Amino acid sequence: MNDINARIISALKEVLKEKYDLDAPAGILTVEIPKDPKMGDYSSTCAMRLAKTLHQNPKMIAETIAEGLREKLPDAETIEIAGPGFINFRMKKSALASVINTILDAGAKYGHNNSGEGKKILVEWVSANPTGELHCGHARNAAWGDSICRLLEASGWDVLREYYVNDAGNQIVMLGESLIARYFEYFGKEYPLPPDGYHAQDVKDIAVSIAEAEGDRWLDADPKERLAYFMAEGKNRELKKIDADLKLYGVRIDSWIHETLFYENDKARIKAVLKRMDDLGLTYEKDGALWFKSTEYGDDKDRVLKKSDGTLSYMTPDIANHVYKVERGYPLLVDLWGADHHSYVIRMKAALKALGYPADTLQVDLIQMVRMVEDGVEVKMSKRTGNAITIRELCEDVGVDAARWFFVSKDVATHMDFDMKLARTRSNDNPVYYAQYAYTRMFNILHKEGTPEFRREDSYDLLTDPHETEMLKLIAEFPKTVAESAKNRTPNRMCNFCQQLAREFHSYYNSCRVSDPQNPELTNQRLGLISAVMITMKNALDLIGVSAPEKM
RNA sequence: GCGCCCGUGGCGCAAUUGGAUAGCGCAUCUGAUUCCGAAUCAGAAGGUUGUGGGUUCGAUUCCCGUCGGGCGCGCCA
Repeated sequence: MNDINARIISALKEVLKEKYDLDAPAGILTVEIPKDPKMGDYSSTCAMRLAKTLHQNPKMIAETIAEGLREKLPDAETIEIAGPGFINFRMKKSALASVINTILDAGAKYGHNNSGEGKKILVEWVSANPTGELHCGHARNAAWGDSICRLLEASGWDVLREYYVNDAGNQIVMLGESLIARYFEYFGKEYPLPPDGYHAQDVKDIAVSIAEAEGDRWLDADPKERLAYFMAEGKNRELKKIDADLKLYGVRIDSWIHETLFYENDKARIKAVLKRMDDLGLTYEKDGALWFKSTEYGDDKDRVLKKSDGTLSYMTPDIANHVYKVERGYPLLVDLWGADHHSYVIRMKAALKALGYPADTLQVDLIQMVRMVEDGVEVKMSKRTGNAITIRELCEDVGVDAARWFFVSKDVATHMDFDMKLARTRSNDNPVYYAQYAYTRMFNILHKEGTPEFRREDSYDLLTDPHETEMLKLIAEFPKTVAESAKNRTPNRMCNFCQQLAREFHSYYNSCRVSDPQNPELTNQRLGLISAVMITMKNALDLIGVSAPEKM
């Protein structure tokens, strides 16, 4: 065990057992870095938290604990009581610096932790309809979800990254019809383009590409066959583009689940779910439609499962979709939806609850709207195409790193203005480059001509500068920060971490010289520190899909 | 009308999930490069956390009311 946090906590545990014969429940024994370094390197609030359980003054508890700790924690230089019952620790410098070798050993895996304990979790996000290109509204969802997956994976969860393809509804028929119209147009023939069809350029492009590949053989084909062909071909080509754009954006999807899957074999999966609901007495018929008694599970009105015309409402195959996730062995489900779907959350949770799944099986994070802004005014359309700005255009314009950083750095629960101009600027106005520049600077130090090769040491006892202490504490916190960001699904905390680490480093850089020929021992230890900070920074940036450049 | 989300210096965001004197960036002002890249740093100024109550050792965080902004209230998807 080489983690200071863990060592303090296990010492606290021992002392509580010894002095109070108490097995402290989880969540009570926590160690934090106080805001003000004057208070100490680390701090625990456990005495105050235990005051009620032990029926004692928190200050007295703190005294008793501190007394016991002085023998059990040789890494601590001083242990003091402050305020209403804080226990403050100042650690020996060599103890703080021991994290350097931990990081050098872990390398790209530093920060990884097992807080997820191998549990299975299925994250469904993006899930845009395959009827057009991904636009910047999807970009916030895509970046956030991908970062959540990265955090969960780094925290020992068994994650399945899934995209639900809505390919069974009327919109795919419209896509097919729109493509046929453009296909006819290509050959100079007439075919009505439906008013609520898809008029965007990319639909035209697909039609032209089909025409070039297939020739005019579909002009006189059987209309039913033709529509089926154009629907399938259109969907596949749109999905290929979506996949390519997501890859460009650094987003990986492992599993594409098509809505039509649930219609296969005469709707076998949907019928099974409807039967289950019927058997549980959750449905009734009214006005020729089949209803789900969702009000009994917290909804404000009952919902239609099967419309009076015999077709299914959107929700019905989606219930089958969620059931299928659990059936594949994923007891925990996360969905990322646009905030305009918030009423749908209650509905889907009600359905799963009614089917007998635990209440917290499904967790939905709602993503608030994004407005693209330039010079203070909203930009609705791309200047180039006249359509909504696509994710691809965004990547080409501001860059993947800036786009992802901007979307991930802000909590999705709040409305966001994406400042195109700011994201584009390569200057100190732009927070992405602040963190990346710190990495580049560190790389330069290590690879500068004349910098000696770093030799690993057993102890780094010369790193006593306050800046060095702060950086050591910060990088030692990294695995804990990753675990908490994963648990709470708050990748924006990774941005804060990067920024904080960059700030500490830049400050250090300006006040201490790393490479000093007059002092080879100190130089070597500082090179060790820089190597460790670099690894941490790179790993942190990677968790939000931002690159760590060696040159800028 | 009902429901959900948000409200933190001029602007954009944090706050270790209920902890100590509420932090950071931009903008403003004053300084720092013969020295590892100035896409940098040091310092100053800027706050009754929308507002009124409540819960307790302690509230930006939890509860109730209220004001302001956004979204949603289909046999659409």
